[in-house]
Amino acid sequence: MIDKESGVPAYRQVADTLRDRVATGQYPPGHQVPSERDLVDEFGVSRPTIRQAIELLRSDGVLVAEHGRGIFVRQRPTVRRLARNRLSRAARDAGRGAFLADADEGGWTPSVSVRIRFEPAAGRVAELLQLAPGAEVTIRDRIMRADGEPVQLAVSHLPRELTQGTVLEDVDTGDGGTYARLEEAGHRLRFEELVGARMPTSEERTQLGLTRGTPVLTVTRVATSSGRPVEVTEMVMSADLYELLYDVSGD
Amino acid sequence: MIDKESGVPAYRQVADTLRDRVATGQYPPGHQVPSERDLVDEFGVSRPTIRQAIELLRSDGVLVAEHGRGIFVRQRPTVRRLARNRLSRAARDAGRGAFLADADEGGWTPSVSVRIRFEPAAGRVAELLQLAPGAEVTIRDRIMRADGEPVQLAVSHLPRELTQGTVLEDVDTGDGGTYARLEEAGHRLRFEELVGARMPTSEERTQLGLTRGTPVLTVTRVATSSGRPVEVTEMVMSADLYELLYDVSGD
DNA sequence: TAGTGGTCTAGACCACACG
DNA sequence: GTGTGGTCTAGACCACTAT
Repeated sequence: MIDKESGVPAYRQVADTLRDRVATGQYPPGHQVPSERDLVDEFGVSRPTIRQAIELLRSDGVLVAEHGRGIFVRQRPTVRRLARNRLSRAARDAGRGAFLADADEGGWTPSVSVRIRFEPAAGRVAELLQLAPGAEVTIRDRIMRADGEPVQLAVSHLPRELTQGTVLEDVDTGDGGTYARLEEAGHRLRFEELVGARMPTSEERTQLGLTRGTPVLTVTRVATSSGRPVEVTEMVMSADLYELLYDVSGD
Repeated sequence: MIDKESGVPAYRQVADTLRDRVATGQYPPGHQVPSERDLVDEFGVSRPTIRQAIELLRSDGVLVAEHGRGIFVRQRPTVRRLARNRLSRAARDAGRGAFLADADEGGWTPSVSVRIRFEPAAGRVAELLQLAPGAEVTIRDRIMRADGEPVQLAVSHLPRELTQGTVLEDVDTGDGGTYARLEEAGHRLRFEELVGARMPTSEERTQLGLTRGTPVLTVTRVATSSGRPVEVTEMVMSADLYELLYDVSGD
């Protein structure tokens, strides 16, 4: 099974063969791959070499290993499609945040924990908010859960000056959330979102319960009021669970 | 340096220590990490254990190894910010595709290779185009390059019925591209984009020249004309290189 | 030529899942 | 208990980069 003359490393040949079996459906999603010791026999290489091949496929998100049980072809959960244009004023006036609206549509039970803190502005957020470094910022740190499982992290930043003495420094900001309160205060909000992806930090991996080989989607949302940025939210979610839908029609 | 009693595997302790040195800036981007043999001495574990730690950090995109040279803290290239709302009719009328517009703005030289083929509709694309399986589809397969480097893959699908006898079956579709031609044919286009991320396939990794630990952003764009989908484009790009900017203001 | 990462082996023992 | 993946070792040799 392994061609020693080809110049292709043995572990790569093993990985490619297994990858192929997954791609062609010979090993369908959820299927248990032969054990490492069986693969040793099949390919005629040592166990570390087999493990190296499997490591590769795990970090590529093709296989998952379960200690004591076996190695399985990764099963993708069904994605939640998030319609980002729900941020529009019309939807907000209906009195609910985007996360809650998605929840009934998807048929899951949402819950959110919030922590509030105040810090001097720094780094990218200070830049996006166009604040002098050191200006105080109100930070709303949230973990969103679907049926109890953490699925999304979100950290919002507002200039403290805008939140002082308002419910924006409380845990519960009321119907329609932060944006509804800002509009009541006379702001006409516009939104931009900056979407990227990367591998999670080890902290994010723990918080979101991610397996090896799963990247995260990052969304940075900037709310501006007559050209002045008033809020920046940084969101992190499993790329396995989410797809973001944008209406891009223009005019 | 390694706590054998803690229950945390040695390779994890090594990885965490190195990760920390990167996070705190002790090892800044581009910095050469001590060689594997030096780390063996520093941590008092075997080389395979050191390698296991480094593997982990490579698949997380923290370190990159260069054969014969050393191991380095990954240096992120500057991201190209793509303003997706450039698809709007106004921009298209100016006579250029989004990729070319981004090019001058970013100061790089764009080039595109196109391959055209015809196939029966299948899978997700057939679904998005609402075509009966087997209906013929025109496929425009593109590789976009910036200064010669492949940076983006894009595959467009149109029902063959719409392209027969038009320039949409030619390599060059003229000023404004496919969308301009469709509008000239009487379609009023609306666009939606579905954004996700995942680890690349091994083919994509080769084509885009991606290093370990770099996910790809995927964008599926659906163009509809009075509710009927007329074109689906699937784009794949390095998440290291791109950030997508959406205006989400609604009204 | 010296130093680096890349590949591979043969074996040992541990930790977990399941019948 | 048996079988699974997880951790770790000591060493060998190869392939690449730089001097």
